[in-house]
Amino acid sequence: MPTAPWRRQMHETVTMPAVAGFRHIILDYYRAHGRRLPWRETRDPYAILVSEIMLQQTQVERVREKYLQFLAVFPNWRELAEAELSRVLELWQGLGYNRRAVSLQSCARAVCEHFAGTLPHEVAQLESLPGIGPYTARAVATFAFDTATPFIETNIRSVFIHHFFADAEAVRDADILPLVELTLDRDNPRDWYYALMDYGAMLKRSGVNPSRKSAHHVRQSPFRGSNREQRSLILRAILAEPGIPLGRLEEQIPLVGKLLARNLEQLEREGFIRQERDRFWVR
DNA sequence: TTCCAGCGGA
DNA sequence: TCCGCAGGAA
Repeated sequence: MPTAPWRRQMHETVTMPAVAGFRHIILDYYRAHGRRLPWRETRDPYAILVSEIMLQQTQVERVREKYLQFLAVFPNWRELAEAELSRVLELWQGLGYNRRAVSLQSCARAVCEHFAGTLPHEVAQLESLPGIGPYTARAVATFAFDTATPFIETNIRSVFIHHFFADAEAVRDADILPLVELTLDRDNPRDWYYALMDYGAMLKRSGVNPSRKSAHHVRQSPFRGSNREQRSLILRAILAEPGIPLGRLEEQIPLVGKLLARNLEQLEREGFIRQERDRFWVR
């Protein structure tokens, strides 16, 4: 088989020996330092999806414990689908991005109602479910169903930028994806992706985050004093006192009244809460 | 300060 | 393509 050159940038190529060398580096590291994580010990699509939703923009170490607690309370699609949202959100407190909890429950309901309690294997069908986007659909297809399909998340992005785009800047995912596809282990995609992610996590710990050279990299605005912080306070106040009247929210939430009203409307539209007269409940 | 196994709406 | 979304740890 000839060493087919792959276009990387206008003038650069990646040869098959280079692919083999890259794989060795990643797998050697994985054999020596691969992480043992609870969601890697299961093939249950439900448990794997729960982990992937929790891991969206949330560090592994913070998910570990929450993942086990969540599965202990909601062990399967049905239990989650039939739960009170307030119970789900209470368990979610501390993970952040509460919308993920709402959409995870919507997803469980959709799986029960439209897929007879079985998570579909097809990426396109997975992506049609609430809270499942391009990354999560392919990650679940890989980790639950052994599908070999290229995808990128922040650790993987770091690995490919570090290894193949050392001298580049503003690297686009569209330029990385062909390399992910080229180097993909089609016989064992699950372990290959675990290895990539562990290597990427190591790179971030050991130096400057290679993903800063991504064209898509954006710095986050501060949390303190943000609308996100205020939303979290509103939600926590309603969880603590179901049926809380507007007046008490106005006392508790350090917000200009108009912002409070806007956030309450928004939270209702997003399916977090409901209003009756001037009182508020989690939906 | 930085950013985390991203998603959804505009 | 851009922006908002939680909260915590280093």
